[in-house]
Amino acid sequence: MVTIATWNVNSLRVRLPHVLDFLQVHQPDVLALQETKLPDADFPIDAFKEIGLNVVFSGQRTYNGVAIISRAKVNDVITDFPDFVDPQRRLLMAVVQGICILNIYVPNGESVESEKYQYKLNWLSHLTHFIKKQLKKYPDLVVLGDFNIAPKEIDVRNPESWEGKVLFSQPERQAFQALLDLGLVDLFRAKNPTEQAYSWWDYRMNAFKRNLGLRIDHILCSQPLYARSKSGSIDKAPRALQRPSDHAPVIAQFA
DNA sequence: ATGGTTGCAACGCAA
Repeated sequence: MVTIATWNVNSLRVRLPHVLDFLQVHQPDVLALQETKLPDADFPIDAFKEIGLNVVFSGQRTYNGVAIISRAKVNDVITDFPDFVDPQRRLLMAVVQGICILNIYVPNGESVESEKYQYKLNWLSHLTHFIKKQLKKYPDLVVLGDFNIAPKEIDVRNPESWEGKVLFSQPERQAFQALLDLGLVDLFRAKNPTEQAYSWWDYRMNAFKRNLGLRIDHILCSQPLYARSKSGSIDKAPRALQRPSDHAPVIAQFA
């Protein structure tokens, strides 16, 4: 069994104890992190090395930052799109046990009127092009992370109030569909066709207690991996801890 | 009700 997970930790400095607990409980082969908010010089390599895990990361101060924690050795690391210069550290690709792991932190977009929204759509367009090329090289491929897109109405607690808003606007949902059109499968939805489950709840307004959430963190897998897939799930437990990340981990299991 | 909470880092910005 191969277990692959993703989690937006919203500061690895603050959430390191939660991450170590998660690794202990789930023993994933790969854990992709987003929003580490750490420059590479400050990454807590030893905390993972001590428990026998490998790490690669692409970080920056204060914002963004992605990392891959892995039981097996990590090869062929890429931190940038080949044709798009982006100072924001949002992409980290690596190959683990022959599986291409593409860890992404998609721009939030702020609001549909903002420049950041255009940056988000542009970023997604480059991502789609990049994945298309990687799929030819790596038949076993997962794209996972914080997509900042809820694909369907079922993925939003109050779809009426979110219609047209950032995270649920039609252009974003179309960009998500374009990823599926590459042949990728939204594993959580494929395994749980009617389950209303969320991966992010705003810190404000008691959103978690009221379950006012969105499913914006995803694990997409290529067809050969989908054929091996056993489950896709969201672990809500860490969101209920003291001083939690606002996101919950998403977990995939493969034979 | 156009709010509210968190993290970073410096009292604003991003989410």
